[in-house]
Amino acid sequence: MPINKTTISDVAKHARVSKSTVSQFINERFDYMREETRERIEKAIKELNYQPNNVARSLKLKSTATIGVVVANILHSFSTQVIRAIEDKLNENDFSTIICNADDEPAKEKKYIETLLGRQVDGLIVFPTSGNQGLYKSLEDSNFPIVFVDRYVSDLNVDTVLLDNEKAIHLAVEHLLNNGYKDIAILTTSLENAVVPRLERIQGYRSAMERFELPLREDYIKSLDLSVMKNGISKLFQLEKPPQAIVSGNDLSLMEFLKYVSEHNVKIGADVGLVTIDEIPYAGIHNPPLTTIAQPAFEIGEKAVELLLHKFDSNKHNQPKIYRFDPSIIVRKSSEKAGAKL
Amino acid sequence: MPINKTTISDVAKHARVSKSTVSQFINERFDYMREETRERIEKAIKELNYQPNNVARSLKLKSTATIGVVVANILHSFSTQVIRAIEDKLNENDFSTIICNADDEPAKEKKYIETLLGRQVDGLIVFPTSGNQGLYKSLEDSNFPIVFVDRYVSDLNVDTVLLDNEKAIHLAVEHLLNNGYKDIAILTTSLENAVVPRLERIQGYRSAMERFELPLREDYIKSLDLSVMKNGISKLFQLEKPPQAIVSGNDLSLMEFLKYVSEHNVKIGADVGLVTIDEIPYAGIHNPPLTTIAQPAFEIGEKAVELLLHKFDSNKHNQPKIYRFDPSIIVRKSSEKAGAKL
DNA sequence: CTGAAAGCGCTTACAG
DNA sequence: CTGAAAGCGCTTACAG
Repeated sequence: MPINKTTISDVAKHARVSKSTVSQFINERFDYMREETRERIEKAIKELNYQPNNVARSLKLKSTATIGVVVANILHSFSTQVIRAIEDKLNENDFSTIICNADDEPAKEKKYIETLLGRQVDGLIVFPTSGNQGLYKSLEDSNFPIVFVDRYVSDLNVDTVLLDNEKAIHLAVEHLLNNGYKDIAILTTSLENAVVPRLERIQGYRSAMERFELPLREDYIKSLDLSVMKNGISKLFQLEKPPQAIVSGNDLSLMEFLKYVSEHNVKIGADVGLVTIDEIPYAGIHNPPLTTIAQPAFEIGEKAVELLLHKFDSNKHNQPKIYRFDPSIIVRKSSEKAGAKL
Repeated sequence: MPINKTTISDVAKHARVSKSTVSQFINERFDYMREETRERIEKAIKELNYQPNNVARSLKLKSTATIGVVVANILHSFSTQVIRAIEDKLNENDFSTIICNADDEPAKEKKYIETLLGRQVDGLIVFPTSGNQGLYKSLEDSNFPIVFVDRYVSDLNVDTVLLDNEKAIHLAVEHLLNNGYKDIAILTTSLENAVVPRLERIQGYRSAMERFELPLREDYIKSLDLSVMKNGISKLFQLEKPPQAIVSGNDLSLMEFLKYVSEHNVKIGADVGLVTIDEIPYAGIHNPPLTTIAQPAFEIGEKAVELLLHKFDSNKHNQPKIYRFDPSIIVRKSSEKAGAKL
């Protein structure tokens, strides 16, 4: 029982013109339409409360004006922010968006991508899990419009938009050093699935140690599954020489760290400096406020849409590239030894 | 350039059967199909990497297996949680979801609903703004499947799922009283658009004052636009008799309150007790941890989907109702005078 | 300036 | 057990 079963034929009859002419009207091709005809059609549409059926239109035009977005894990606040930007930008361009959350499971991701293709989306923006090389490859081969976000997939030639992760870690380490913290550890979620940002952030940590001429201690690199992370943090602080500061690789590792700190009465800032990647919503109101390395989520989302829409534009087919965006640091109290006064 | 331009005709030719038979296969109607035919079709589908075009299917079947969700304001964490539940539940039932955010603007809401109808969604779940009575009414009249969430619309006969807001405030007030706070104020976002939960929460505050035999002070009721809220909070604390505790009506008012508190060095718990409606993600890691009144977001979303899907089921057309869900309190340190020790 | 006709890719009653 | 045909609601080249 749809709200409106009026079709273009009804309107045509009511206005005493042909379907073709009504279609011209709907698509605003008034070039050759008599004023009087136009008015009649307008009136008929109003009277019948007609609304065109977009499914029929899509079938004929072979375009749904819909983009599928498949996000590896929507729990990261960064993902949410990028998605908002993507939606806004797509909306501006009269595209609808269908969001799917793969929950970090390649099988789910695959199912979603196939469903979206079945629904004839015009393009895909994917935060890829790392488990569907074959599918990505076939999308690339068939020249289907696709853009990756947050993670690239090696051996693939697809437009990708992501953070300069190495720079992000260097920013964090440099800032902590400048604030008097020397022994710096990194904490991030599991590397099991070879997720690009995590890998690059660990790599960035290593190169930062070298660049700033600090000893590289493997026991300062904690890349753990969420379920065992608190335990790992515990071990970190039981080391003979516990770290003076922590770089948290993302919001999930941050959450675990904050829980640990709260339970063990550790004072962030005074006892241990903290910088975390990603500007989370509560960074400013946390006590003490958290120094973050912000990703330009809005720009990243916008760029992804831009790259995708570009593919629909005629023949200008650029060579796919990886686009790196610069992080920025938002300095608050958590990285200040005298900061946590509250 | 879709990934796969193979159609049912191609498969039919390849398998040397008719389109009808392929269609039977796709829809798993094997009743009268010879084993051998089935195998031939299966093979053809694999070889051609055929994927059915759902747009064509939808046109024929007059059903898109898609539900539109229009949320008044996605910035409320409660909305996000409910939406996740809705998506999960719909997914289980093989429906896709299209989410739209009305940004509290009735005009946007209207545009989205119309777009969704044009895209032939099978039903709508709406967190209604309060500005489209006419549209809601016409949806109701045309018997289009729709469920409201979080807010009801008066004079309308539509299934609605929402919190027992009065109970929520009573829980908060009672808890604060039990913990020794006497003068309790309520802080919430603007009532300008007559948004149901806010109205009911203010109303709940009034009835709580009566129930617990407390004097009702109008200057303890702060219902303000976000842009002037901090100022309003300031005024609250400059009163001759400032409140000892605050009930925050939602996560946005909470944010403003926490900012104020942080800037003015007020100690939550010791100086002013706090209970906030909605279980926000950082409640547990805030310093001090925040006592919240949780909405059963998951159940609310699930119920909304259930009610909607029920409408597709044959003839069992129940009379539309309002379903109220019970809040629960999650006690943490922000409502404890001796709590904020950290 | 407007209409008749074909076709987008499916599904489904019906005939055989 | 399988196929031919009609039709879902649009759009568009083409004819007039």
